[in-house]
Amino acid sequence: MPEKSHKHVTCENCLSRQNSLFGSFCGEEVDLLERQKSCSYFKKNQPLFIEGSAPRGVYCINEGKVKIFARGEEGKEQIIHLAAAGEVVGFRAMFSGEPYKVSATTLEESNICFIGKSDFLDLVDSNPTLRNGIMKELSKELADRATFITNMAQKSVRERLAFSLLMLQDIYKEEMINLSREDMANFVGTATETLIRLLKDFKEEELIATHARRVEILDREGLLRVAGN
Amino acid sequence: MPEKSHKHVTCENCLSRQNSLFGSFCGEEVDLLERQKSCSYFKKNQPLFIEGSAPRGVYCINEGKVKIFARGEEGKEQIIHLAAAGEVVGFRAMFSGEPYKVSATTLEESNICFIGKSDFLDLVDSNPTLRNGIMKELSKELADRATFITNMAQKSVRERLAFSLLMLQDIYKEEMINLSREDMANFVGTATETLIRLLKDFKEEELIATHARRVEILDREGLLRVAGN
DNA sequence: CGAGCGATTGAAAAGACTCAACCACCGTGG
DNA sequence: CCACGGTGGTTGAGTCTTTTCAATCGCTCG
Repeated sequence: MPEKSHKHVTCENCLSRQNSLFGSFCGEEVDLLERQKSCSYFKKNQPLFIEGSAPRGVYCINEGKVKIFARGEEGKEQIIHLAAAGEVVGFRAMFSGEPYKVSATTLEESNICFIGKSDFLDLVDSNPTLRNGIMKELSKELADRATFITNMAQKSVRERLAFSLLMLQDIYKEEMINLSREDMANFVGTATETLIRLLKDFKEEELIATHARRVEILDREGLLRVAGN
Repeated sequence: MPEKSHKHVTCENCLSRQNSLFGSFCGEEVDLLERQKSCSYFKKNQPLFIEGSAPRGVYCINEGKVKIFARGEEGKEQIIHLAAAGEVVGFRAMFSGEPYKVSATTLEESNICFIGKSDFLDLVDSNPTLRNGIMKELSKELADRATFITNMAQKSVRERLAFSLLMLQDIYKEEMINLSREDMANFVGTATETLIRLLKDFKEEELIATHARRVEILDREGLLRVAGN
């Protein structure tokens, strides 16, 4: 019983587009985008692209969520970023001229549109607003990753988990956080067992509640305090 | 007895420029750059810009080295990047429209040129090659940071140190690595004491040698093996 | 020559990880 | 309808890494 099924949304009516890189598009531009994109339904845990492959285009998330991750030596995933509706994924490697250094996989059923590399690059070339949006996005992400690195290096797992839960809540919006313990651990950067133990601690401290695998935030302030942020 | 003193190098003759973002510039473009830049001498440990301030322009390193770092909760530095001659520093925040999220400070005496914000942005607007170079640079850096995050999250301090020493050697080229133990620890992401103990281990394993604070790499292969990369 | 900072060492404690086992839920096939 | 198998979640115990704190050393700068 998939809640989401294959739908063909036009770019014009796409709510996700409003907040995306293409938010500034209007009239003719939207039509062009509409003609160039193809829309697909992705099952849960389906890869969009994988580390080492050459970029073929960009993915615009209409509905659903995607994890972006790298693999360490032992093959353990490290989730670098979680992308939700409205985000455009996979465009970074288009500019570096190198193969993907990360992989992207859906976390739930998703509707995702695809725009081919040359079409996308043409858009970027001809549209200064889009270009500036991309440069801004790249720069912001760079700053985010500086913070990410600092947190990894200096915070305890407990602090990182509190911080991560707050980030996750922002991504899941009204919904409850719904991630496998392993994915959550790979986001926080810890072992699954450690993550579970800390979730239990947080439950006991009434910072969160769990409903099966889903996690409900009870005390934002408290978590913020634990995160030391 | 400063080995480096204030010199005014013209962009045209600047060897560092060749490898920099401005490497593609020729004739008239170089002249324009020359007119817009101002060149200054920086003492050791002198800040170029600090976290929280608004970007005023970009810094092109002619001679010397610069650390880019963020500060964690307790004010502890985390070095995100080390920049050497030829690198242009501080342009990321120019596009994000936000204040700097990181600080930059010289690690040694340096000669560094400055280009004001509006001049730089004009250059970017009018020069597609520069623009593409920047987008490429931003994307590559983003990929590097994904690896950085993964290393932080999954590698032991010992592994990270081995890896870091190899990176440092690339930055210091022919010279020996010359960093305070604290800076080195802040790059690796560990406590100074731990760093010192591990350096001692590496010495005993004849992977490195030390000459006062300077570190000499004796066995690249060995370090690579320790780094597990 | 003394002050002070950076480098180094020691000892103890804390935080996290690993490994192993167990549980709980879910869909399948009989 | 229920037993079965499998995956993901949870718990316990022990170990190892890393940090912390305190103290010492050594050198450079005034």
